[in-house]
Amino acid sequence: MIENDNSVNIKSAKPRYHHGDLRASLVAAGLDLLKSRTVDDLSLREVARTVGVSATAVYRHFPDKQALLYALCEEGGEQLGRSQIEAARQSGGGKKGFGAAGCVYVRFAHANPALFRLIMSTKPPGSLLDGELTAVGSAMRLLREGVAALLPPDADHVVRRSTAVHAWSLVHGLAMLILDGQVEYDEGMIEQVVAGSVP
Amino acid sequence: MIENDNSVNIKSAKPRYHHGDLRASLVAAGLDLLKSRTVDDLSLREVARTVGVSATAVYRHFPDKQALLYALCEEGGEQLGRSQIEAARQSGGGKKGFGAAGCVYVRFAHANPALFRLIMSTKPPGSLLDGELTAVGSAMRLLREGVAALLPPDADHVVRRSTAVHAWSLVHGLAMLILDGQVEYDEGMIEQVVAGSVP
DNA sequence: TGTACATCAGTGAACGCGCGTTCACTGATGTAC
DNA sequence: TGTACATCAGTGAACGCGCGTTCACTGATGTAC
Repeated sequence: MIENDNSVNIKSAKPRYHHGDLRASLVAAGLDLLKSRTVDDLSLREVARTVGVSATAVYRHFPDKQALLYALCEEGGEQLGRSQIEAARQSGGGKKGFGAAGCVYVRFAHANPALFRLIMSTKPPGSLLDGELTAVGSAMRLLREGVAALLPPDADHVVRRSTAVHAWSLVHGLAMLILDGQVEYDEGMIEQVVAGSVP
Repeated sequence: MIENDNSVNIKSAKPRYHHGDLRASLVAAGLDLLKSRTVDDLSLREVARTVGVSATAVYRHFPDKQALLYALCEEGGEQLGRSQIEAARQSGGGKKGFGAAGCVYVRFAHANPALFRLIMSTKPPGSLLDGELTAVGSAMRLLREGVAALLPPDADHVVRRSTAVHAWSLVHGLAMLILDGQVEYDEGMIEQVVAGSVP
């Protein structure tokens, strides 16, 4: 008599990412869904559905959909920043580390297209002056530090700034062209192009 | 007696872009709306509303919404291509012309954010092999010709290609960073950065 | 010139859809005495 | 140990919304004889 065996809860045939911390599960599911969806195609209801929870449960943890998107953006930005720092460290810093961080930037974009776009297009909810605290802000700090370390110490402010924008533009443009399918993903090409971003 | 004066049709208080060629009016209205809207926020109904026509009238000229978007993309791509060619010509071609076309690329993106994104992210309805016929395809041909003209004539295929990707990435990245508000729009900065894209 | 008919651009009502969000609720868990 | 109560995470029905698209239609314009 199968129906009498209630020592095991069978009804969870639908996938359940959720074990304990629903907020974390929602964020994880959101990041996962963004691998195969546009940000605009990601609905609050779908995230909830994926976790195996009612749509309204989300409102226990986020005031609205926008807040959930901010959380995804924040988590994604931290992942990107950590990967870059790690790559730069492993390559021994300097010019090689700077280039390695650039390659990681492009690879991250390729692996997380929608998340990458979300990170780049999201203005933080607080003041824009808190730039340092945002995902993009922390990646930018890394960039500025790298530029500062590679330029001669007497380089003036304008040169520093335009060097940083140059390097960022190059790597960002390659990433975006790959995401939009205008340039084929190719590790060799990435390394070659990114090498041109090192001051 | 105002209501008896029917020699003039008064009821067109709502704006009417539409005079004759509805298809052209729809495209014009769509391009205009894209200056203040995301592509995802542009609805077929709104375009029709703007022109002053019922939503269903659109289906006389386009099989569905996607076809309307393709038309916007095509028109936008042609505008971009023409501007670039014109700028290159006026600058006398060569290195200066190449740089001028790059600046136009960034300025166009800044002036038409959503349209620029649409152009770059749209895969043409036909075969991808028809690349030359697409909006991006024609901009790309200009780019390749420019690179070919500036490189030494014996440069091999790999160098040509990576030079082209390098130049495009740089300009495209700057454009996207400006659109996303990560880099401030600044003519001086544009010229300085774009200069770095000339082989 | 008049009449009958075909063509065709545009109309307005209606459809089903999935969405974000609200609401009153339930049932499990912790706490005070 | 038992009882009364508060807290709180999650539920399911319901809302209004604007959307893309369909449908049968109208009324103006052109064409054949």
